[in-house]
Amino acid sequence: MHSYNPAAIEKKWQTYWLQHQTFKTPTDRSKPKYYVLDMFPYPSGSGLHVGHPEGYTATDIIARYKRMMGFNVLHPMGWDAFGLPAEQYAVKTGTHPSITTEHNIKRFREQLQAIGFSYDWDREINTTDPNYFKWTQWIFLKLYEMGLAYEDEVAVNWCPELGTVLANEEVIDGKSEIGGYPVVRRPMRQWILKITAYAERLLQDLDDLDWPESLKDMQRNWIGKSVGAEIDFKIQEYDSEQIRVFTTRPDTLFGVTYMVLAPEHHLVDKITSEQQRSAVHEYVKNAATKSDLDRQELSKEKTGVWTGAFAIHPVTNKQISIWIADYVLVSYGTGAIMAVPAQDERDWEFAEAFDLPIVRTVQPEEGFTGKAYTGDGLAINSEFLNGMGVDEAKNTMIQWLEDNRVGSKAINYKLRDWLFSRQRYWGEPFPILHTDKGVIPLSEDQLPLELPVVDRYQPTGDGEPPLANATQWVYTIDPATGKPAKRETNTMPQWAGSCWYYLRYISPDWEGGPVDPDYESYWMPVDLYVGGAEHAVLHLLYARFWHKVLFDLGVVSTKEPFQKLVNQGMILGEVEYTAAKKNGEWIPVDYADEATDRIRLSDEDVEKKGDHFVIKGTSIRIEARAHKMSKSRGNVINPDQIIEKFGADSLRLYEMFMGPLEQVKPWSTKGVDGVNRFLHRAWRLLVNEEDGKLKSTICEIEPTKEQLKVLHAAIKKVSQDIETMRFNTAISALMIFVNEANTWSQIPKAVCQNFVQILSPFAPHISEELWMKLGHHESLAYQEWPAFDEQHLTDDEIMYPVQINGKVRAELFVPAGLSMDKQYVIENAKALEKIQGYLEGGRLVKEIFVPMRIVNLVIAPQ
RNA sequence: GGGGAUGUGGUGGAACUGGUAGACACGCUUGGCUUAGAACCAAGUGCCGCAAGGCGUGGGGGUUCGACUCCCUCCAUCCCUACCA
Repeated sequence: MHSYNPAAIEKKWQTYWLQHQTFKTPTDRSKPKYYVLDMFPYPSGSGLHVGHPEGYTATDIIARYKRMMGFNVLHPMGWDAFGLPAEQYAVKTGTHPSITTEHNIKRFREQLQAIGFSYDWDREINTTDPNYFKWTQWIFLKLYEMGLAYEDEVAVNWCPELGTVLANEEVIDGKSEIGGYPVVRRPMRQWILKITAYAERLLQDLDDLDWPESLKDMQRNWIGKSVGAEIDFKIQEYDSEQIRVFTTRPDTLFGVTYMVLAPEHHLVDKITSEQQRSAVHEYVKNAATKSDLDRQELSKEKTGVWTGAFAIHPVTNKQISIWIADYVLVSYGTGAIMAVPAQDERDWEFAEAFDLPIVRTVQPEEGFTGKAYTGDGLAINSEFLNGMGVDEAKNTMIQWLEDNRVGSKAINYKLRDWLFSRQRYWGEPFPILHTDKGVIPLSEDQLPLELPVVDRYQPTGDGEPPLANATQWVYTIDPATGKPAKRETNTMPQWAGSCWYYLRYISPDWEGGPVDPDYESYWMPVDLYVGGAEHAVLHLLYARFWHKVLFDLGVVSTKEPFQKLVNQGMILGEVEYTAAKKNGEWIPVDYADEATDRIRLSDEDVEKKGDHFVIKGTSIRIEARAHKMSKSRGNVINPDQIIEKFGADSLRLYEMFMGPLEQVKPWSTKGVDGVNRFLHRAWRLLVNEEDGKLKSTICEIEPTKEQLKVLHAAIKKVSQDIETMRFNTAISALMIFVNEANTWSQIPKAVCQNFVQILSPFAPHISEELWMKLGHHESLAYQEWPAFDEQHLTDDEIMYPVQINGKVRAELFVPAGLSMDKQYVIENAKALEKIQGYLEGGRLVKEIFVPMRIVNLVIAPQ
């Protein structure tokens, strides 16, 4: 028997591709280029899951299609291999992270190769390879030289369990993103990157990118630009000090009834009165030891303390009490606010809690019953602003502030500078020496600075990073002066390596810089970048930042790295039916609480009733839902098992057939069955299962009109759908072709060849095998993509649905030559027997004719 | 609280710029092949109805000859984010 056997042919072609270097990136530059990039994975110990191949299959289809379209394609893969899991494993077992990492990479590489991705493995990169991180360190040195990297003592998110500092983004609800351990605030010396210096460009340049609008919005939101004014308030009895506030509502200045400083504000100590000192001190101390989680939980109720001091209103010269409260953040704006309770909800709450005055300065719209009014309206109680709308009042007030030198127009960003150091071992060491003369960067020829061998990976007892244990490495001499120096013991965060990896693929062995400028100008920008939405802000923002810095340095020639970006949707586990049982009785799942047992049911025990699923034969509602795959839920699908059972081509096909790439969708192993059957049918269409040779029905004959139509319809649909990344409907077009072709008694060989070509990006192994059976001796990877010819798609006869009042009542067939003739079509439509009946029952008032689409006759009752 | 996305058969999903709703696939039903099963092949399958026919794209309203598609409004689910002055 020679039936379709993926296990045999897939291994064979994977070996063939590797041995023949089929997917080696061309170095000539005579053709148009296409750079298609995947987000490289962290090689975790648990191996690939089915989420990875989703985006990877999509880009692989594009890469294979573009090669056949005559493009030079760069389609690389690598490893984001620094990271916490390998280090935690090292802490537990003493195994060096590089060993774990190497082992995991090997597994990942094998898994990816088993799916038949057309990566150029000669360009594989690894962020932990000294030849790679040499240039990560080099870029850091450039950032340092440009004044974009600085050290500061900052309150950081310290996670005692992990023994490390986390970035704001790695802290979720006051707990660490990894592990869910508590996080507290603690001041520490840290390296910081001045991403805020690029805030405006990062914001502006989003406009020209071919990215999903929702994702651009997320970045805009994250950067969070707001326009307003900075205003200086004098402090009573302290002539030398002023409090500067940032506000987006300078028009409400007359409504200021108090001021608030963040507890960490530098003036707090100075201006606090003797009577208030102990209360203020207590409050500040509390705020400092509170973790973010505590602050959030307690935030439902506004807290604060009066400092005992007063500020002077810059216009009215009235005195205003100065408070401290933790609802004001030291890290945003100036760390101080002017409170306008009448027009700000947070200020209103605070004013209510502490019985502070409230003065409306914007007339709320009629019928307004709320508290703070943040809408538009005319200014009141505001002297020279009275009667103006919000916008006009803002401008007028800013002008007044500038004329009187007490304030000015100002712009603020939510975006903070990027906390760039971690108290970890398994990361890039900073190429930095600390000496008694301060910080000295290493010179380029001293790179890469490699990690020392250590025997323990834990932080030191006093919270110093693990590298502090490597005293021989830490205590060194400054080669320039010969004087003692101390190495930086922090390492870079995982983001560092992924900030520029797309450049290294272009010239992975280039020694003159991060990227060979000659090839950089050819391959950049990345034409298509596909990855998960979870990187929407962090990775993509950081990489854009570094790219812009490299652009300013002249290292790269484009101002943005990723021209087009697509987020694949998450793949959920199989749909689960869950019923609830309380005290041994089934209860509707809506009433379930903690005391309820949740019982998983199989799909045979449930049925749909109205909007809901119920236990079969009852009306007891159950929950029908697909959940995120997770180890703890036990619903993780392993691609290896799918490949073993159905083959890699079926896995690829199913990943794409599930639905639109961007959408969240549940896995269904039954669905894999469906695409697997399709491949079997395709195989049997061409192959005689007795002898494994080409079927005798495949002959060198001229295709019929019908066959050309079916073929070209498929070519057209598949081509267009690949271009627009609608792979699910492309596969359905391939299925339709096979279903049709199965009814033909003879199939022209040329038609078969074209079919195999358009199948090949999706299911490359079976396609190569069929291509060979069709008599070819080389891979079809570079065969020219078939062009479709519109003329084959025309019919002799056109069918018009005929509607009466918008409802289809009959079908009319007209010769193609007369299909655009309105009069002819309408006359014949009216002549249809079924239509006659309707015409007699009413009065024809309107005739709608849409060429090639529809006829609609509008009839009014007699 | 803010931002984003989604809602179509029993299920995943199709439907181009408003023009036959449900392509393709899963599941299911019936029949064939088979000792039997699997696989395969054939036919059927939105709902109600014996039928004629009617009803149908989360609910309600609107625009239009015609609405899954456009507008208003409400509801549900998911994701991101959160005291950002």
